[in-house]
Amino acid sequence: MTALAPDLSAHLAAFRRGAVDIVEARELEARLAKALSAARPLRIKFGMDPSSPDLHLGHAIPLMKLRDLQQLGHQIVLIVGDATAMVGDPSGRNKLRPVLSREEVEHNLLTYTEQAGRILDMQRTEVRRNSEWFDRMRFEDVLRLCARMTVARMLERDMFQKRIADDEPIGIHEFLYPLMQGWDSVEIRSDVEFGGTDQLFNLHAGRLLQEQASQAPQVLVTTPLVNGLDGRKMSKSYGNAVALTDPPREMYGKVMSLTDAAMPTWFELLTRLSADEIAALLAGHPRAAKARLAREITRFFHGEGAAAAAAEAFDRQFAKGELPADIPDLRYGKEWPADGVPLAALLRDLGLEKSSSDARRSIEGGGVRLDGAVVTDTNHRVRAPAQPLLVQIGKRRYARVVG
RNA sequence: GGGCAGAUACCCGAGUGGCCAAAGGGGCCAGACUGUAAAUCUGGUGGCUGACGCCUUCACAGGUUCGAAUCCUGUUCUGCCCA
Repeated sequence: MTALAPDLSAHLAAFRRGAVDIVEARELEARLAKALSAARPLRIKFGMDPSSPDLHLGHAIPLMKLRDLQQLGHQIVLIVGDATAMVGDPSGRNKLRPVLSREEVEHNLLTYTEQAGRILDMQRTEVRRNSEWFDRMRFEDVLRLCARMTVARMLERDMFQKRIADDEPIGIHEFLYPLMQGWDSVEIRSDVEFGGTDQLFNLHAGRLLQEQASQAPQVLVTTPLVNGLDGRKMSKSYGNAVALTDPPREMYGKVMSLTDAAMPTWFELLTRLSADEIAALLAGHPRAAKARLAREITRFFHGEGAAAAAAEAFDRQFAKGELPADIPDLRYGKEWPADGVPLAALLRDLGLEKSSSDARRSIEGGGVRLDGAVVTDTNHRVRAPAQPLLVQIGKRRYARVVG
């Protein structure tokens, strides 16, 4: 166990950076002071939903804060919501999630902890599954838990209000979700819980239940829901997310396509540059600032070498308009007919387009180039190439057909 | 338990017997302009086909009709009201 850093203000700063809200800030200070004098690290809880295996930068925000705190000596407790996931958490507004099997949860748990390990030191992180206690509960215990919350309070939530207004369904089991999350806090005796701003209610449930269990109520720290590349909430299903597992080039490129308005937030939350450095960057040309942002983020996940290479490749391809350095070779899997293959069919068969109709649309839209020349005839016959044939679709898809 | 309303393509949503592969918007793809930014403009957006065209879609299963997303019956799901 690492000793707690002695400087109270360092702890406070780490808690505050990028936090939207701290409930209650005074409680936090008091607890920190106590923790420091007793040399007892705070137990900081963070919940993960094992229903989606891939983490993106939205998840990285709280994880990076947790990392800072971990380095200051605090104990991170990662809660795996396997019990909640087995119930099927429908909090995505109007869609019931498919109920996950044990195997899926186990699998997601592995990928999640692996990916979280790119940010946190998992050796020093306590990972707990909430099935540990929920599987032990009897119906009687569940009822007791339910009795601690009122319907009126539950319905105050914006999300429910909105659903009621929209005549959308609300399942009774959804009322259980915050109670379960809150009970997790009781079980692990958390001092602080982190969550996105959308989690505020669930976080409060922890305070409520802890008080009733005669524990000091946990401090709540909310972090912003970072928007995706297009300004909407970052979500894999919107296709606007930067995954932690994205390779360096892709990660760099995605950040470069970020909307300017999001830069200040991203700098603050996803880099550890100082406020002064950030202000200076933002005062300059937005493109330069964004390049730095992309560089910082890529470096964090992939290291300096990969980040530098990604930046170089990006500039070559997009700033200078040159071809990317490493274009994948593709082989047409079938026998080449003597009179060639229609272009649309070729693109589909190479896996560059998902259907020949799609390919046709790209071609007709003027987005397809062969050896640099735009081809708009969908039936253009491509013969077995003697030299590798350069295929370009749009700005991003490149391939060399080698035979 | 009773009454009423609804289920449309990735999302929202129009369509109430043929002109519907289905308006419009969002998203997405491609093009112009750029800083792979924003804003704007243009085209496209079920599948197959060189093409004429063919095939599959409007919750599910049947039925009426020359013809159904549209009418009828049943089923499932959802909301509202009453009890």
